[in-house]
Amino acid sequence: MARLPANQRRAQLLDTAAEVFAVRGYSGATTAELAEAAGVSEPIIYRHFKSKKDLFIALVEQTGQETIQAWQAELAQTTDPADRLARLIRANPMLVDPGRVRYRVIVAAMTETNEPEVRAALTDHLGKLHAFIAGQVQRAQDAGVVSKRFSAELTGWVLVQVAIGFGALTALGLTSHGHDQGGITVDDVITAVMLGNKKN
Amino acid sequence: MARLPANQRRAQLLDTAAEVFAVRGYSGATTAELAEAAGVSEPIIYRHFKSKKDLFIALVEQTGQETIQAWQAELAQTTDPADRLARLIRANPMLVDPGRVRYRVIVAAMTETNEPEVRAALTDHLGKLHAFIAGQVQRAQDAGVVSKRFSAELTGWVLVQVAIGFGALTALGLTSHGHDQGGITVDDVITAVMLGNKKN
DNA sequence: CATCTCGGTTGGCGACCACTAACATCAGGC
DNA sequence: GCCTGATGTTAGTGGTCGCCAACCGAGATG
Repeated sequence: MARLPANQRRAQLLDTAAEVFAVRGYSGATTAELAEAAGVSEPIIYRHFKSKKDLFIALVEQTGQETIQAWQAELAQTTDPADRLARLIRANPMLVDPGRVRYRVIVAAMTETNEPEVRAALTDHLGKLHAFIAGQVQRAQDAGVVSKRFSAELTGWVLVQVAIGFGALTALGLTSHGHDQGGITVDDVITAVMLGNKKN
Repeated sequence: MARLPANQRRAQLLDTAAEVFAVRGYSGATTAELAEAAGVSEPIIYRHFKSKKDLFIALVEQTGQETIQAWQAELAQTTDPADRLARLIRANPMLVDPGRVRYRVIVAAMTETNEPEVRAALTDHLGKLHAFIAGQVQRAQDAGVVSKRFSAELTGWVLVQVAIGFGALTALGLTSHGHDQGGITVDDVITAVMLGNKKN
């Protein structure tokens, strides 16, 4: 309705599309819904993105960049490898806004679509995420605060797997899977297993 | 094409539908594809299931029963709690046929659909899976082979999360996330963390 | 004021979706 | 050998999908 310069409209479309994709999935979301969520008519979408798929891929790429940036900002606050790893786990983008909504989108798309371009965007994104995490694990291992029993590479993948699984269960609407009756969280478990010490 | 008694046709439909749903997702799969995969025409589906959703829910429920049965058969081979837990982890239905295909279906549906009946079926399924796993963890804790530091409940959820995350990454087509260059697998990591001892 | 650019809308396209009415055909009991 | 019921097919239905051609109007520029 209201007029917006192209770059702002594009950003807004990505923002509102994230909410819609998170709730309805990639193929479940219709272009009519995407337009309505942004408060514009359908052809506006096609002025900024050449297709629904194109919009989705742009969303995945933006999410990837924002996630890495958020992590880097969090880790910039300390140089202690153990603290950095603990912060990495606690700044899980599955848990903390604004990644939470975005990652439901990514988790949905991972399993749902077999369009080659979408898969390529997701594979690329997860590869970068893993590389970042594995790098921090390696650093913590070199500093001697994490056991070298398993490679940083494999440990990184397990951490990614837990995060994706957590996101998928949350997307389903399960509420009991992130903590137990004593208020201990999954993050506590992971941190303790990795660093071998108690928090709280 | 060839005539089949109703119960066999129904079983075959569930079987072939699993493959289609695994590749295309729930809303991505069309009834035409489901029919073609079974080698029959579309109306046959509606003779055995009242809707596509109904067929899908039946598939989820059957998968749940088969998974629990497969685990029980595996665990029946030993009474040692540590060995039982190790077997549970290694008989991960994400890894072992025939669960592998089925679980790609379930992982996809978890994030994709917001149809209440489908979500209810999935929530129920995952609840049963978790209860089974948490029960084995509890048993291992009582026997003293697993630390009591974290509740069996929470530990069970983390195991479910790893399994779901593993399934999602596998569904994406990633091949490098299950093991490192030394041939150590995610299962090895989980088993070692839980039981604290080395295998192989 | 005339013009032109840019961000918006209406209306509708061809394709495909889940689902169905009506009809065909085979197997077995009599 | 005919009837009957279960298993199959053909040929659609109305509805919805992603996408687009054509047009509209505000406001900056001269």
